[in-house]
Amino acid sequence: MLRLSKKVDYGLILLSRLAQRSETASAREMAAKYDLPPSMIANVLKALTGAGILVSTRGAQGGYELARPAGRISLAEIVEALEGPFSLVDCVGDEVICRYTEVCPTHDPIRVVHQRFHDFMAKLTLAEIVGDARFGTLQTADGHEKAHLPG
Amino acid sequence: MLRLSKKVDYGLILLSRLAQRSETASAREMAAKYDLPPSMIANVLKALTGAGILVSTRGAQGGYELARPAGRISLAEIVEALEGPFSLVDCVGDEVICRYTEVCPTHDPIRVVHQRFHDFMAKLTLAEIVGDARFGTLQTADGHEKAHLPG
DNA sequence: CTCAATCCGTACCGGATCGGTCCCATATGC
DNA sequence: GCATATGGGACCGATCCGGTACGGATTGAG
Ligand code: FES
Ligand code: FES
Repeated sequence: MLRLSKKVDYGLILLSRLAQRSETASAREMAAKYDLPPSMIANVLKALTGAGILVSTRGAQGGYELARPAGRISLAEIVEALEGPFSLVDCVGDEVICRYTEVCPTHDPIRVVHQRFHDFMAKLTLAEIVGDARFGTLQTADGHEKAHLPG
Repeated sequence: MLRLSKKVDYGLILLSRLAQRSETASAREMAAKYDLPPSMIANVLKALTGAGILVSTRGAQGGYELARPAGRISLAEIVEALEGPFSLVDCVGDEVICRYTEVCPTHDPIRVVHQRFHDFMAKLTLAEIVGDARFGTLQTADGHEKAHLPG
């Protein structure tokens, strides 16, 4: 299904939190605050750290914080960190030889769609995700934006 | 995983075919031509017909054809016809009351992301998908487009 | 009128993936 | 030393996906 996994869902919650306050926060702490499965949260944070999106401090008083400003963290990165390499369909990779490239009418079309999805996610930054909502900017179905203005 | 199901994958192949030639084609015929699982192809075509994207002709010499010009068929429609209603995460619906709306920092942000995905798919038409590839228009990672020009 | 081709609806199944849990090792501050 | 943290896995049940199958309805051809 065309759907974000729970890991990414939780990841966005955690990253939003870390983007808004610049203090470090521990896994236990955040899991409690948002009432989310502690073990999962721990795993998600580990993965984000491994991918270089977060940096961690071990030991007592340790925790996590963003490795970079939220403006330089893309949705594509987050998704790939938590779900593995992104590919809309099987035959999208570095010059994958498809079964019947000659006869398949979507060898190119499907790569175009894949590329567009990827670009879309690569351009959408954590800062935008958090900021748009904070400022009440919601895109409508026809692409028209309504800004409620920041407070 | 953020991935198109096989049904949509096959659907795009079939729709591309139907968009390029305006003759009707039967399920059996297409399954054979592209060497795809006949039963699945049949089911996919049924679903697309039920959603009003294709029209069918029964009986001998019957088959399927597009219900509308390819320019008026969006990727969003195709996906929703074959995978059911599109929602990136659970808490995206018509005013779903989330568990802890007050405390969750992504109630709005995640809806923004969802909305953007949906708009993106709603604006991408079958005609564009087929046409872009035919004309060699491939979007690069930074959004710059190279057109090889139609032949 | 009969028959084959074709669509229609729906049920079924094995395997992959997901959501979630758990454990033990390591590092650090008090 | 010990409580608090992260690090790196393995593990399991529920769900979803990819694929198959079957009986029924409709239509054109001979
Ligand atoms: S099989 Fe790869 S594009 Fe069709
Ligand atoms: S629970 Fe619905 S947005 Fe967080």
